[in-house]
Amino acid sequence: MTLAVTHGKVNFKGPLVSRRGDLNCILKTVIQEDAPQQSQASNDTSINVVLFGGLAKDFSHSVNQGDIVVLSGFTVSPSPTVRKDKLHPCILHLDGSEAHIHVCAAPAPAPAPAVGSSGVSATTKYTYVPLNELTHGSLVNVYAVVTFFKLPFPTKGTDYCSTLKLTDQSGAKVGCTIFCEKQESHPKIFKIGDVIRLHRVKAQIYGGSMTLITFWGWSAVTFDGTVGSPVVPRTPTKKFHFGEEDSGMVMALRDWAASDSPVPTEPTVHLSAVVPRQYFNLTCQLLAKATMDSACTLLKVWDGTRCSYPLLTVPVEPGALEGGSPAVSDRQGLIANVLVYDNHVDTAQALQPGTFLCIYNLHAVPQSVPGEASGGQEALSFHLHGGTSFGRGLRALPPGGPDIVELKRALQSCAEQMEDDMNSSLDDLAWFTPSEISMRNCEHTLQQVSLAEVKSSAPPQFFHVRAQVKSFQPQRLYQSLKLFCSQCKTIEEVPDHKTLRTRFQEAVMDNRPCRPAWAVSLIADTEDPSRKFTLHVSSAKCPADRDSKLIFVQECLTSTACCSAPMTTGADFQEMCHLSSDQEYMVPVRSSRGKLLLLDHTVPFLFRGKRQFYGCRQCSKRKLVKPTVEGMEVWNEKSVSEALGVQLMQYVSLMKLELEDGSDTLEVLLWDNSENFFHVCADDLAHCQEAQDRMKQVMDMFQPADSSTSQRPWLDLCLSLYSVDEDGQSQVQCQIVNTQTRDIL
DNA sequence: GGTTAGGCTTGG
Repeated sequence: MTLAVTHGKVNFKGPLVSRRGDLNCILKTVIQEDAPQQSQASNDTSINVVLFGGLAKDFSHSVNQGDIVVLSGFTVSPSPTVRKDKLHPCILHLDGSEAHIHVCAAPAPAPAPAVGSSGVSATTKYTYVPLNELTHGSLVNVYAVVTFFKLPFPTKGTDYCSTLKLTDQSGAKVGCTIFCEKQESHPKIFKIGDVIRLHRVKAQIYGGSMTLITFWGWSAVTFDGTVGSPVVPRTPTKKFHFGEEDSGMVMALRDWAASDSPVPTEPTVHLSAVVPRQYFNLTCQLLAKATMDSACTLLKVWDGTRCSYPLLTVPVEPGALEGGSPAVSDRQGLIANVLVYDNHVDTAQALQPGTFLCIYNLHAVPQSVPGEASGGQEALSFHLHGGTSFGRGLRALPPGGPDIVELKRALQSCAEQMEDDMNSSLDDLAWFTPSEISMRNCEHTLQQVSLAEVKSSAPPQFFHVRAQVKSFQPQRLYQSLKLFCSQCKTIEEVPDHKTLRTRFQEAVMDNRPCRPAWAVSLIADTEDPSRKFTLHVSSAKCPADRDSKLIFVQECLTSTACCSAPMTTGADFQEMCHLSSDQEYMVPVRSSRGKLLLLDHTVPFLFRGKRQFYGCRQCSKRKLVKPTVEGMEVWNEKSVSEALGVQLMQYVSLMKLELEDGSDTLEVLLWDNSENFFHVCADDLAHCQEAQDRMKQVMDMFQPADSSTSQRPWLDLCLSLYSVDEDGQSQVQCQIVNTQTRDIL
């Protein structure tokens, strides 16, 4: 565990123990929580701290008992001496480039010294030893290129072990053994040529050759070895120091490895280039998996290229396949059946369809096709044999790496090609690219986490997850459409047509003819001879858009009708829809005491063609004023509403999705990011069938009819966890952000 | 205050 920072008073300062040079220094100290208000100092407030290397030396020279120190970048582990010294049950280790100690002078009653002026800052400086200068028994820091690696495998002891072979500009080659209890804390090496930085590892001779082995307090960071790719440290710790000198080291090693080094270059072997009996590494996407027996799991994978040899078909029990039914595509040489054996089965089982992965030391095995005469054509099957020799194994690759970017491109163009070739339906494509259905478009370089991790995290934070849609609300998608006032943040339902008809009738009661001075008023006939409209055409014209008119529509009954029915009505909702065209903006109005009024804001205040616009009840002016067009560039719903003193409400789409990923379920909103996500303008959703259809198609894709969980596609999502105040209470909410569905519809 | 492993294939 890494904590950010703590501070305390130095209670005890042990001697500097030095064996061979600075890197071997150790110093033990005890610090006590610096809390004067605490009357009874309990033993829990004192903690053992062990410093290593240059930091121990600096501490020894510049710190005295009683000093206040601020510690950061330390690791915490159980204290082995807790029974003996009855101090805090944990011990802090300060080692590595992220470890810092800021030393203040002993607390003085006088004004506190300004931080930085009287404070002594002690920071570790790392020196890196070339691999040809290692001496037996020394503790060293090294930078090197990986020329061989085995993924972490369990030992007979307590740890996982990974075995590496390293080299650097000195030309020396040294083996390296990493022991670490947690698999995920091992250095993240994805391919030969990756660069590794190791701190505090021990050099020792074994079998006549120099080797490196992890030592207490060791740490490792790795980098992609591709020349020119961004220098991004891969580390299990979130908080991490990384300076310019590190970039320099990485780039120098990359350049050297790319030019005149003995580092074997292993270009990615695509399925199309595989030959029988070859061992190779395959970077691919998992499409489906099936358990064959307790020692064998079948993985169906593809890398977007077509194998030039016939591929062996592996029969699978019906229902045993998780992740889709790729029967058609098997015949096209696109999908490799990989049989994963023994110690690799657990890893394979844990992979989700859609995952990008690398299979190391995969064996292309030619087999005669059952049922065909001997001498007949052979077909290739792929075996990941048991054991770890030659680095055999498989691992999921994080999204965003250069290899994955290339792979995704290949998969996409392959899917497009297939669409052309076979006229395949959307269903086929949706199946082929299960994780390509959504794409993040954020700049974050976050590691993917599980939903359980998101759920247990504190806002505000962003996360990247892979998840399936378990359920969503509302089921009737048009109900997701809402009206939103950006000023007062009110959200309202969009009324249906029946409600609107009633509201129109109610809103225009007690309507009297009137002729405002700022408009030209005309009487227009309707199909019903007893009904006429008064159209008040505003003389105000938009200077830049002279053809568009703003028309106020007021319905009046004819004089005959007036006699029999003294009450008149305003514009009817259906007639408004009928009257409005794409050219004019129409505003339904009524009059009272000789003045024109807008209807109340429970109905649209503005019509244009099929589009209707609402005003916010709270934020709009109640009186209809003479429209002002000063400074107006163009008539649109925004400028018209401004001219009328109406606060325009936006159409927005609000959905609630329940996500699942095997670790947990999580309810998320699709709201701010909705238009980006569906590639649909919320405004269009209100009146355009095409837009509604598109949204439905996307949701159907997430949850195909009668689909089981395993058939649903996986989505790459960027989530924002944040808190909102509701009724004075803080609530945590989660939204899908920066994510769009691929345009495959 | 340090066991484990210490690359080196092949079957199913």
